[in-house]
Amino acid sequence: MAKNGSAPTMKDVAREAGVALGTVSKVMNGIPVGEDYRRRVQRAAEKLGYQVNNYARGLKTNRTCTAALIIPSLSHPFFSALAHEVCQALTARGYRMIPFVTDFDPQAEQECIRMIRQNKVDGAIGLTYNPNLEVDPELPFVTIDRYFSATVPCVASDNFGGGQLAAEKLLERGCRRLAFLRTGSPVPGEVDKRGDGFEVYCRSRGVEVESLRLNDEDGMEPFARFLREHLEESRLTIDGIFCSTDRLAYEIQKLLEQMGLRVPEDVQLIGYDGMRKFGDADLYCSTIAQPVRKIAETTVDILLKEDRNQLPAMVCLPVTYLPGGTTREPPEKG
Amino acid sequence: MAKNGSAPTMKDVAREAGVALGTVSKVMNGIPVGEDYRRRVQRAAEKLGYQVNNYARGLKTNRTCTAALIIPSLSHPFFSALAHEVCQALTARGYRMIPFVTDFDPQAEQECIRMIRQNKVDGAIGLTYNPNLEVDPELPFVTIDRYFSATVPCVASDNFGGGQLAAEKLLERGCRRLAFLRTGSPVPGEVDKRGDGFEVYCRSRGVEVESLRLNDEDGMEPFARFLREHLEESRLTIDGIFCSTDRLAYEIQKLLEQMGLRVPEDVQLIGYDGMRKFGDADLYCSTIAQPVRKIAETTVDILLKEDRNQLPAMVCLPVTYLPGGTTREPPEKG
DNA sequence: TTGTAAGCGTTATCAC
DNA sequence: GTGATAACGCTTACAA
Repeated sequence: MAKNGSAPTMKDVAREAGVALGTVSKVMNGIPVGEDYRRRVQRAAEKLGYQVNNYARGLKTNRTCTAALIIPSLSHPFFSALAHEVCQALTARGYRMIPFVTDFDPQAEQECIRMIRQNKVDGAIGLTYNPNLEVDPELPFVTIDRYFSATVPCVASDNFGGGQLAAEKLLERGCRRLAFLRTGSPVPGEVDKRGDGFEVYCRSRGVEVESLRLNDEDGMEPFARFLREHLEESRLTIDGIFCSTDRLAYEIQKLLEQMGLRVPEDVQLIGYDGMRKFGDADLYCSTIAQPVRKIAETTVDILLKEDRNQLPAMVCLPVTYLPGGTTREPPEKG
Repeated sequence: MAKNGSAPTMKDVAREAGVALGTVSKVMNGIPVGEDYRRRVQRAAEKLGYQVNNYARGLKTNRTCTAALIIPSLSHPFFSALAHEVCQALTARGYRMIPFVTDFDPQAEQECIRMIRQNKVDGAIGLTYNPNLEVDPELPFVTIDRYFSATVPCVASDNFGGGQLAAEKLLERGCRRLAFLRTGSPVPGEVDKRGDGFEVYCRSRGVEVESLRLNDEDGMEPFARFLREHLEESRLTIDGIFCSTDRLAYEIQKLLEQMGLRVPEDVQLIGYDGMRKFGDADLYCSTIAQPVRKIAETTVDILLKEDRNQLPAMVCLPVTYLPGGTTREPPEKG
C-alpha cells in the first residue's frame, strides 16, 4: 500500500515491484527496459493504482503538457465552439487546456499573460482584442483571427475570400445593389477583410456596393437609420446584404421585418460564422461558415510544432457557403 | 538577471535582494516579514519579473489551485454557459479550471477520472451521465444535475418546482389540456423531476395531463406521432405543452407549425433552461430559466469548502419563468 | 540493461 | 524575524 492515505509514488511502486526507482520511471515513460521488469512494474503500478504526478514531472522536465487558451468568453457560440475544438485537439495530442476568459477586457487579457507565465504552460492560444498585448517571446503563442506580427503565427478563416464568396452568391441569386454591414471589435483586423473581399468582388463586377462599418459600442440604431434611408416607396433600394457576423444578420433581419420587408423575398441576407441554433441545430441565416474544427486543429498543430523556426506567419482556412433561409436558393445548384 | 534564459527562481530573487531564500518564500506567501526585507524582495522580484512556479509549489504543498470540470461538451449552449460561469467562479477564488470533455461517452467520463487523478487537481465538478462512475473518495467532488449519493453533493436547479411553475403558468394563460414531453439522457434523474412537478401540479388542480418521456436516441418521430394522434379536425386536443428543454420546445414548435398549428395561438409552449440565441440575445421560447451563474457559484463554493464533513447532499436553486413568445402573455402580470 | 544519486523550485522546520 | 536545510516526486546522467 501507499505510505499513508496519500497517493502512491514511484518509490512505492519500486518497492512493491522489487526494482529500482529509475526502472519504474523508465517504464512509465516508455523507455526500453527488460520485459520481465516491465511486467513487474506494470503489475505493481496497477495494484497500487499508481499515477504519475504531473507536478513533479513538470517541475523536473519543464514541460507541463498544458496549453492556455485566452478567450473573451466561453459562452458565446463562436467562442465556445472554438474552445470545444481546441480542447479536443489538445486532448488528442496528450495536452490539457486551461481557459482564461477575458470578457473582452484588454487589461484582463494582459493579466492572463501574467497568470499563464505562473502556470508554466507549454504554449498559449490567443483570441484577443488588446491591440498591444505583450507576450513573453519565449512562450509559444499562436493567435486566432488576429494578426500581430510576422513572429506570431495567426490562424484565421479566409475572411477576404469569404467576403468575395458572399458577394458571388448574392449576385448569383439576382441581387443588384449590395451592402456590407459590420459590427465587432473597434480594432481593425480580420473582420474588415470580409468587407474588403466583398467590395472588391462587387467592384470587379461593376456592381454598386455600400458599406457601413461600425463597432459593437455603436449599437443597432445606426443600422436602422441606414436601412430607413434606403427605403423608397416602402421598397428597399438595396436587395442584398452581407453582414460581418451571423449575429448581426439576425438583428438586421429583425429590423427588416419590423419595417415590413420580407427576407429573402425583398432582401437577401448572408452572415458570417456558420453558427447554429443550440450549437448544432438549424442555421440562423444563410452564411459563410468558418471551419472551426480545422482552425482549432491547425492552431494546435502550429503551437506544438517542434521546430519553432519556420512557423507560418498567417494561415487562412477555406470557408464554405451554407444556405440558411435568408437567400433565394436556385432550384438547381449553379 | 536570471541564470540563463530560463525563468528566474526564488534563488535569483534572494540573491538580487540580498536575503535568504526562505525570506523570499515568506514574502511571496504573505507571511509577515520585516518591512525593509519585504520591500527589498518585492523590488527584486519586480526587477527580475519573477513569478512563483506553480509546479514546484504544487509538488511541495499538494495543493494546486486547480479544479477539473467534467462536461459532455463545451459547445452546447447550456454546457458552455455553465463552463463559462464555473470558470469565472473559480478564477474569482484564485483557482484555474481544466475542462475534460466527454462527448456524452460514459467510458470517456471514467477515463477523465483517471486523468484528473494524474493532474492532481484540488477538486472536480461533474456533469456526467455514467450511472456508475467511480470517483476517488479522497477527491472533493460535486455534481451538477445528477444525484449520486448522499456523500456526493449535487447542485441543481429546482427541477420539480420548475415543472410546477410551468404548469402554473400554462394554466394561468388559459390552457386546459396539458402535456409533458421529455428527451435527454436515458439515465433517470433530475430531468424527470421536471415532468413530475408538472404532473403533480396539474393533478392537484384536476387538470388532464399526458406525458411522453423519451430519450435522445428515440429521435423526434415519436413526438410527431404523438402530436398527430392528438389532432382532431385539424385542431389539437392539447393546448399547452411543457418540454423538458428549450431545444425540444424549439423542435416541437417547428413540428406544430408544419402541421399548420400556430404557437402560441393554438398551442402554448414552455421549455426549460432559459437558453438565448447567440448566447445572450432573444430567448428561443417561453421558458423556465435555470440560474446558471448561481449554480456555478454554489457548486464551486461547496467544492472549495474547507470543512468537508457537513456538506449538503443536494442543493436546489430557484428557477424563474421567462416569457419568450410561445405563450400568450396577459396584458397585466397576474 | 539496471541501480544510484543529484537536482528541478518550493515550502516548512528549525536553530539562531 | 531570519536563514540554513530537508523534503516533495520525478527525470536523467552516470556509474555499476
